[in-house]
Amino acid sequence: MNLSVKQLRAFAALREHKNFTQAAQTCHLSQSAFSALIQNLEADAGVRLFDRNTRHVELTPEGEAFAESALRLLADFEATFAELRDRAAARTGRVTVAALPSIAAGILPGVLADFAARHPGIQLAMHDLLSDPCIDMVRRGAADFAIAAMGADMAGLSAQPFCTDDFHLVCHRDHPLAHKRAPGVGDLVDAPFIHLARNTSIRQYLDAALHPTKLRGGMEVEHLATAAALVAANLGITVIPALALFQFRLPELVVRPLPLPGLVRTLYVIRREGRSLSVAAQGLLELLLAHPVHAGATPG
Amino acid sequence: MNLSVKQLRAFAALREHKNFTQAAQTCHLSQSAFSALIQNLEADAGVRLFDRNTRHVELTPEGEAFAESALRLLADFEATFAELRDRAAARTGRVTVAALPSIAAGILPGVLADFAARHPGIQLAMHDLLSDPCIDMVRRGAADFAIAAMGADMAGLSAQPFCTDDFHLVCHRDHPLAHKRAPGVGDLVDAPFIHLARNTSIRQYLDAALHPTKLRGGMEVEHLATAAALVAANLGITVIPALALFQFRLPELVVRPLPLPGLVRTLYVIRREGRSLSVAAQGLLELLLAHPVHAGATPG
DNA sequence: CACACTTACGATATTCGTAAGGATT
DNA sequence: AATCCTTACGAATATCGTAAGTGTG
Repeated sequence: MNLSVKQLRAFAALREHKNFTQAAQTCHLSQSAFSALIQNLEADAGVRLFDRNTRHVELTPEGEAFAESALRLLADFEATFAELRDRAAARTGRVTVAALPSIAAGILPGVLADFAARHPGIQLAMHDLLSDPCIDMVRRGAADFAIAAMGADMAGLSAQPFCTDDFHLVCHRDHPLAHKRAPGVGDLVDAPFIHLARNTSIRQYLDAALHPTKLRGGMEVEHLATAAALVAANLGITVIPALALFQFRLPELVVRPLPLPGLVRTLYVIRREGRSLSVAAQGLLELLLAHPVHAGATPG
Repeated sequence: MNLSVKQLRAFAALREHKNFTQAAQTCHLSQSAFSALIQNLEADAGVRLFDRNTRHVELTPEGEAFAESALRLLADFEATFAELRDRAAARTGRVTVAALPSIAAGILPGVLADFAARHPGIQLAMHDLLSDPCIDMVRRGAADFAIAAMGADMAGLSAQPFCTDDFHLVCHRDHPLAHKRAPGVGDLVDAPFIHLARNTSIRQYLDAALHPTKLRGGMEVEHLATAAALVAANLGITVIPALALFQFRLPELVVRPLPLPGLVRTLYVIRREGRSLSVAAQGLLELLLAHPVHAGATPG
C-alpha cells in the first residue's frame, strides 16, 4: 500500500465534479487511468468511497467521512510543499548573521539592503557583537554565519577568509604625528594612547602585534565613537583597523597608514562545519562575498 | 511531481536514523532504492533536505523546516487512513435506525444488543417513531434506514419488504368474544372499540381494511399501553398487529387471531435510493434481516 | 582500507492511454 | 440512442535490487 497525493487530488476532484470524465480532465489524466486511481484508493481503504453508475457519482457514507480529513490533508500537503519550495527559491525564510561592529556598521547595511530588495520575503536579523559572541551564536545555531576574527576554540566550525584589515594611526590634526611621513612603533609609545577594551579583537590584535612594546596607557573605552571623541579632544592617539575608520571621519582628526608588518588582521566567514547554509543564508553570503571589500582581500 | 506517503516515511526514517542503510531497512527497501526515494523528494522540493557524506547524514536548514510539517502530515495521514479502515471493518462509526414503536420495542432491542456485542466500537442510535417521521429521518439523512410502513411520498427512497404483520383481536377474558371460534368484522362493530390515534399506521391500516365498515368509536388513545389498560378494564375491545401484542400480555386479556382478508400490513426497510449504506449500517441491517420475524415474512 | 552513499543497469511492476464492453436513462 | 463508467491490452514509465564506483575518515 502506497498512498499518493495524486490519489487525494483525484478523490477531491471526483467529489467536486461527481463525474469521472470531468474530474479526469482536471487531473490531466485519461478517464480510464483516473478510474484506476480511484479504484486503487478504494482497494487500499477497503471500502467503496463513491457509489456510481453511468449517471450518478456520489460519496458513500465512508467516502463522506473520509472527505473531511482528506481535504484538510490535501491542503496541508500543498501548503507544506509550497512553503518548502518558497524556501528553496528564497522567497521566504529567515537569515541571521552575526558580525563585528565594524562590519555590521560598515559593509553590512548596504549588502542587507541589497538582499532585502532582491528577497522581500526573507526576514533578516543581524547581531553586532565582538568576535567571541559572534562565534558562540554560530556554534549554538542562533546565527547562520558570522563575520568575525578567529576565536580560540574553533572546533566544529569552519572559517573562510573574508577580508584583511590593515591598521591606521589616528591623531589630532595638531598632533606632531599628524604630518610625520612614515610613523613607526617608536612614535606610538611617546603619546598617550586611547585603548579599546581588552575583550575587543582590535585590542587583542594590537597587543599581540606590538608585543613586547608597551604603549602609554591611559584611557580605555568600550566604543569606537568614544575613542574618536577623545582623540578629537587631543587627549591621545589611537590605532584602528581600516574597516572601523568610518567612525573617525571628523575634521579634527588625521588618519595615517601604519605599514607595520604583522599589523594586519584577517576577518573570516565563520559557519558550522559540515552543515550547509539555508538557501537564503547562502544567498546573503554570496552577495557579501561579491562585495569589493572581499574581492580585494582574497584575489582569485 | 507526485509525492507519496512512502517518501514521507522515508524522510522520517532517515531523519531518525541519520543513516541510509538503517533507514532503508526500516522501510523494507534496498539502500539504493531508498537513496533514489530521497533524491526524488529533494528534486520535487527543489532543495537538498539532507547534508550527507559517507560518514554523516544531517538535515539541512530546509530539511529542518520541512520536518516539522512533514511529521505532522505523516501522522495525520496514517490516522486518517486508520480511521477509514476502521470504518471499513465496522470497528468504528455510527448507525442510526428509525423504527415503528412496535419494532423498536419488539425485535430491535435484541438485534441491537447482538450488534453491539459484535461491534463494540460502533455508536448505535435508535428512534421509535411513527411511519411518517421514520421516513422523514431517512429522507433527511438523519437515519441510515428505517423499518416502517410505506408512506404516501416515497420519492427518492427505496422500500424492501421486511415482514408482514397480521392483526389480532384483543378483548377482556370475560368479554363474549373471548371464546368465539372465528370472530368476523360483524363481531367487531358490536362492542365499544378502543381506537389508536389517526396518525398511527395501525389505525390507518385498520380503517382502510375495514372500509366502509364503521366501528363503534369511543376512546382514542396515543399509546398501546393505554389501550391495553382500557381493554383490561373491559371498557372495549381493540385490534392490534402481532408485532405490537407484547404490550398486551396481561392476565385479564385474551388475544384471538383475526383472519380477515386484507388485514395484513407489511413493514419495509426504507432507505435512500441509489445510496449505499455505511458498512456499519449494512451490518446492522443484515443482522436484522437474519431475524426470524423477517425470515418468516419473506421466504426465499 | 573499510565503510557508506551514489551511480549503472537489467528485471520487474506500475501507470498510462486507446479502444472495446456494458449499463443506465 | 446517447452517455459514461469499466475492462482489456499493449506501450511507456517508474521502481527495485545487484553490483560496481566513489569519497571520506
